[in-house]
Amino acid sequence: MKINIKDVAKKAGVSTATVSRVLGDFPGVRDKTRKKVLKAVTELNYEINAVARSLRQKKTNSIGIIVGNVLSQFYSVIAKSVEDTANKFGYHTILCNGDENPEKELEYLKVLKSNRVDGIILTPTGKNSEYVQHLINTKMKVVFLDRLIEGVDCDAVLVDNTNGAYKAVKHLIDQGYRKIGIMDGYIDRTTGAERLKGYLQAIEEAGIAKDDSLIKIGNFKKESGKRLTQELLKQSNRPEAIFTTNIDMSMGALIAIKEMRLSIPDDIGIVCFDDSDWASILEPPITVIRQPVYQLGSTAAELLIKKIEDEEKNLDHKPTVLTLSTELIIRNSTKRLNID
Amino acid sequence: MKINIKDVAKKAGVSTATVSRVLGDFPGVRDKTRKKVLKAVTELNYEINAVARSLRQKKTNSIGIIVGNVLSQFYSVIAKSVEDTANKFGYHTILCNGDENPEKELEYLKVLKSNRVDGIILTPTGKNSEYVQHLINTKMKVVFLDRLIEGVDCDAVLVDNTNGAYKAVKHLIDQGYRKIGIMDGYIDRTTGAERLKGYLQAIEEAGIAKDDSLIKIGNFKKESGKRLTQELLKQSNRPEAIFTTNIDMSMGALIAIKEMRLSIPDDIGIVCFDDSDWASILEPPITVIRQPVYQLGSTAAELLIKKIEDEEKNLDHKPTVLTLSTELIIRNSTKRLNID
DNA sequence: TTAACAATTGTAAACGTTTACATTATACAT
DNA sequence: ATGTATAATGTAAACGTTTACAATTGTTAA
Repeated sequence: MKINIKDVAKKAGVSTATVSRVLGDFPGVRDKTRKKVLKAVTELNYEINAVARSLRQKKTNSIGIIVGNVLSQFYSVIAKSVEDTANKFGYHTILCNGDENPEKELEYLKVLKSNRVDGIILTPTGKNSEYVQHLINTKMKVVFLDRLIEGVDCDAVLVDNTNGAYKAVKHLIDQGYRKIGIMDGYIDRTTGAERLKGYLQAIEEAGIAKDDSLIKIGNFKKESGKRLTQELLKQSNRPEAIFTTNIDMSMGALIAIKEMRLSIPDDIGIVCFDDSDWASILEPPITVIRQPVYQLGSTAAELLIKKIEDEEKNLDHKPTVLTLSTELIIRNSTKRLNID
Repeated sequence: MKINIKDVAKKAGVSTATVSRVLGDFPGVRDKTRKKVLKAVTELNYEINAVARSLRQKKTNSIGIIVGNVLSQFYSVIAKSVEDTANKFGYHTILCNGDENPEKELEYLKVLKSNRVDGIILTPTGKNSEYVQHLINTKMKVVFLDRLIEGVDCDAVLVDNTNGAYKAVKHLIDQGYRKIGIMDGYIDRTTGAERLKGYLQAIEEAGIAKDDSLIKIGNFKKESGKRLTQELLKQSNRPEAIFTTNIDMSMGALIAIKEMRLSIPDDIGIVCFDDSDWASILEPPITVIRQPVYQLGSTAAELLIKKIEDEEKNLDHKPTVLTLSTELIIRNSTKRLNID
């Protein structure tokens, strides 16, 4: 037998409206009445039904987040930072694993809409632009994280991928490497495209000819990183160094290198997009481009919540795109001993 | 202007009941009628309001999961496996980061209850036993994952920690290590307590005296792993090997060892509870106890959903406790070269 | 054709809140 | 004591579905 607000009202000898006012912390309730109500609440062990409240208020105090791949450390940190931030503002989060799969993404977008979340943080695959546009048109609050959908005008929090990739490859060149391979993820995601762009910029600037056999395209996951590294290192024109474009592919690359018993940085130099704990305890420690991952998530969440609450106050909110910058952390995986 | 079921009913020329029947895939709707309704649905771009549905049905098709620490790779995998499994059965998940903090845990339990999730998967801190008992008494479906609360009779999916720890320490002993340290997490969590128990069993069996200065207790997080390792390795009776009891503390330990420029396994042997990608590419690769992490999550989710659906069918369900076993993966971090 | 039954559809209440509006109680000035 | 303004509380509708039950339509057999 579930207790509801009527039971509380009866026990406290007041109306449901008054109970609701006490529960919602509204002003204009006499202190004596408030106490009576709270007494009844504790005596009955009453717990408000958030579903009913959401229906009536047309507000769920929840936000959805669809990440690219929940197994990736990058997205764990995103999940944590979004959740921390949401909680701070009184929201809870529904985490969905898009798995870099456009169909799963679409499915989740529909579920989140149907569940009337107050807003969505999305790491878009880029493939569902019409539905995302429909969401935005129907006033769903959306913030893109890490990636964009071209042609959809929407708030976003991004990282300066082109510059990050440029810095990584430039560093390799400065260390004397010339034949530099890149292992990229989907190049139809903005992240993949921009990181490739930075790579091309750096080699062009150094007067190095683009060599397509050194450019490998995968799917941002560990297995493809491993497989492509094997390809790259077994082919006749093996690169002297590689640039891997996300943390999971980096792990795959390192596994492949280890299995082939090649030594870093002499046989092969490596610089990775994304820092992690293990990068610094490997032998040698790995040079990386560090992204402000936590900040990426917390900024997106803040932006989304601001957007939601602006709307509630009838303020208008124009789409904001924020781009955070990256940092090159030089370690020994790019230090050519024979050159020093 | 939001479209609701009445708009669809009007457009299709039927009653809301009929629309509801079509949407819910109930039998007993003439095919012609069904088509009319579906036509109206697509024409109006109608999307059902899951909040209203949940209120009426007293069922949200969602489950909550409270994990110990979402930043830990262990729990990322748990989150993914629970989500995969829940989706397979038509549920979505609300992920909450308990952060090994009993107050956050309590807060989340209340939020989940208030939001009327159909069930909860909980990695308990052990501190909120009365509230958890209250949940169970009020028919909330709960499954414990990885850890237990003593005295609370509830379904659970666990790992054989004692045996895992025993195998790890036994292996060290077999390799000739005698002075063996342990870096444990909270020993008031069952995981911490049982792993300590396995350690003690192994050394006792080998006739090694228990030495309290070799037993360090932390909080299962990386920082404490690092700090305690430093303590352990700087004290006068430095151990010859250490057993770390979870993945985050292991990372902390490895960072400390690296910073102190000690060499594994000669200066110090190490075996870790939990496997990971980086464990096998470190130099030397790390010997670990591997837990069936994905299976832990998927089993818990299946159990929870079974419990939920048994109740719906008025079957009774008696609490089940499943214990999965671990595997010792021997690598070189425990291979004493000077002994071979 | 009609009775009897089954299949289909409709009506209206219910789920548990919040909130616009109405009502009543209180405080204060006269 | 009375009127007026204000504070406190109550009433009932609304949020958008599902579902028990009633009503209607269709089908079959006599």
